[in-house]
Amino acid sequence: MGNVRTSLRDVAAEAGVSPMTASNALRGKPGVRRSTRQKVLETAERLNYRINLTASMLKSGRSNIIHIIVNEFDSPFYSKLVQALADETTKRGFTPFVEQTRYSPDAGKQALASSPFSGQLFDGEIIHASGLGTNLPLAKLNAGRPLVLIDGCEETPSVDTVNFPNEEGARAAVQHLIERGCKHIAIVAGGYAPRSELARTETAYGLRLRGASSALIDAGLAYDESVVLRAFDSENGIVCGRELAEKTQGGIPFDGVFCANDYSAFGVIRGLADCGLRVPDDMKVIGIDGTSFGSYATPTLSTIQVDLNQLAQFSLDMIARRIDERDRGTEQQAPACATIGYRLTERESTRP
Amino acid sequence: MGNVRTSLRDVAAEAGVSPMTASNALRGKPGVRRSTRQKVLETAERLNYRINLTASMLKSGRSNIIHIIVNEFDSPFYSKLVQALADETTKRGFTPFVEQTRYSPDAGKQALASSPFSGQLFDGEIIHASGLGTNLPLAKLNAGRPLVLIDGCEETPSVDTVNFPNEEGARAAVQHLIERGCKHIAIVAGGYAPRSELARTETAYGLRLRGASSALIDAGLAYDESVVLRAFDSENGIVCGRELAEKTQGGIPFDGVFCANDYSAFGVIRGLADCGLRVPDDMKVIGIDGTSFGSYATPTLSTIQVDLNQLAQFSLDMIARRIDERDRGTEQQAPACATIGYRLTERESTRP
DNA sequence: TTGAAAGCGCTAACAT
DNA sequence: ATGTTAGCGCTTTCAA
Repeated sequence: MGNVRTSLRDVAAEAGVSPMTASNALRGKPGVRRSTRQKVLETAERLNYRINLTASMLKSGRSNIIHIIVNEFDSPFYSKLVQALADETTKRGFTPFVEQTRYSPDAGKQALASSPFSGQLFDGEIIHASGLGTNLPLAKLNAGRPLVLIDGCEETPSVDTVNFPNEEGARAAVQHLIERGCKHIAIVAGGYAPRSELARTETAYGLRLRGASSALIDAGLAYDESVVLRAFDSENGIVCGRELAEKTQGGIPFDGVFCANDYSAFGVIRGLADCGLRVPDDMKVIGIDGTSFGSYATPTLSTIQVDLNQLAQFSLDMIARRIDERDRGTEQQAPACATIGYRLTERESTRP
Repeated sequence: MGNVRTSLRDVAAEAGVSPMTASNALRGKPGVRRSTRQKVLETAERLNYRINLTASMLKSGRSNIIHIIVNEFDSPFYSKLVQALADETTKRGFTPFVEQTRYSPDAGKQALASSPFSGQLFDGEIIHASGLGTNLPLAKLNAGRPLVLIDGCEETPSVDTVNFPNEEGARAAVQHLIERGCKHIAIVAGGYAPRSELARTETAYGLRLRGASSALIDAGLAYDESVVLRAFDSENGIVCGRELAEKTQGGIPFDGVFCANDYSAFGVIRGLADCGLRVPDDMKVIGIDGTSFGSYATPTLSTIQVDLNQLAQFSLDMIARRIDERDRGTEQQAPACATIGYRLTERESTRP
């Protein structure tokens, strides 16, 4: 029935060595004669041996699994983020374990602190989740285990962090609209906040708003409640698009929109279309993120393409460093902080 | 340093009971006095006890983890599929472990057979992956462990299977185009195959082509090499869109396109736009899948909406049944097979 | 209702 | 270079 799994002992016995030697041989540890290793590997192959990871983990305390926590799978941004992180994790010889919080306010915290897996099953965690306010004692939650926060945006990072180019990216996006001749630009983000408040923001969307508003102000354009709408996803983006169309058709003619993420930008374009406004002819639209969908949508979406591969690399570098520190018992270094690169990708939605 | 995790023994000692009683109390097993259970739970809470899953798994052979294998994260179809499966898995009290194969030809097989996790870490597996030809001895690969194949499309299922309504859905889609007045309909799928060959197909796209072609033939429309193009994703969809536009502008006027998935449909619309053809004005387009993106794209995409929640429910029902069988030592029942429901969702892309 | 003993399969530490 | 011992933390089994 093949129901009885072959264990290391079986392999060792069959190969005529001790379990320990078999273990060392299989894991490529030094101190095993070439011929012995060969023999063990062949035997394992022949017996169709598969290591029992639970036993291995229990004993060694290592799983090689990296926990990746995001808000959801089914959005253009997260699906791409997850893929980039999972690919890089795999490339480094770790196994990615992806979990979604579904935006549950404390699911991120939950995933980190209370999950029976965390800290026992996982060798490291990478988290990008809302509801993880900067006031959360993340470092404490993770009790010194390797943790990378994506886009934590803390002024003084309390844990290893990889940030998006929020402020610079948003500024570049708005500047692009201005260069394309837009004179009356709307911002779709988390709603209006005065500049004074933005001065000390520590959220991704606050920073994006800061960058966007500074670009407007530098160009002598208006930044006030009348130009800022509220949406983070396509559903609300549609509402914003309609609102903008109404304003434009009602005598307040907007000619450009900066959306603080691609996801909402798709909705805005959709909402504008609902009211008969076409992009880019009647209104130019630009987003941030560089989601895959932007390249095959109609119109294709101009965007701030953030380098998610770089993000994944940075994240795993940080994890690897912490694991290394722990392995060699080195002193823990201060939290690292990196910001990933971006480039402006001009497409149809802002064409002249 | 809080580095020493509190173990079950600590809790038991603190509560003044044996580890066994503590274990039973924590797991809600019967045969523990109310007051005892209460005391143990409180102690565990107070000591911030978290069970060590690796130990638990090693001993019990159960993990409560369901392995979900798909081709990739970053496509409109898979991101939605994964979300539906993960949500339902969570809802049932299991933990979803999602893995992507990146379309590697034998990655699916690999994931099932050779991964050190499979069959030891996982209590069940749900797989939707290409490269899993129907000729693979799946049942054998999984050695009697709970496995559900998504859209396996085997005539006689060798393992528990949940199929998409491939043939019926495709037929309904093409019929919809016909009802909307299309007279010259193109099919974007896996390329042309003669009807004789389609009679005994066991692939999802073969079935979709069969459904689509039969709808054409029933309506007295052409089904031959000239109307079938090849694309499964947006990239190739764009190429198809351009090709269709060229043909149409060159004297072979198509007026409708059925795409065998939404993903390629987005590309087709994009490719048509590249050549100045607009949807639905110049050409009507319909897809299959009901991806989220279809509802906020411009134009919104008419599609065959498949019920992914139902798919997830069926899948987990099947897993649960197998786990149950194993637990009670019941005889294994024959492979189950279900087909999920669908409905036609008409949107802009096929509007008159 | 509770507890004692045994061991899941592996690997770190320590012999040889 | 190889082997022996011990034990990771839990749960199954069986005894009290």
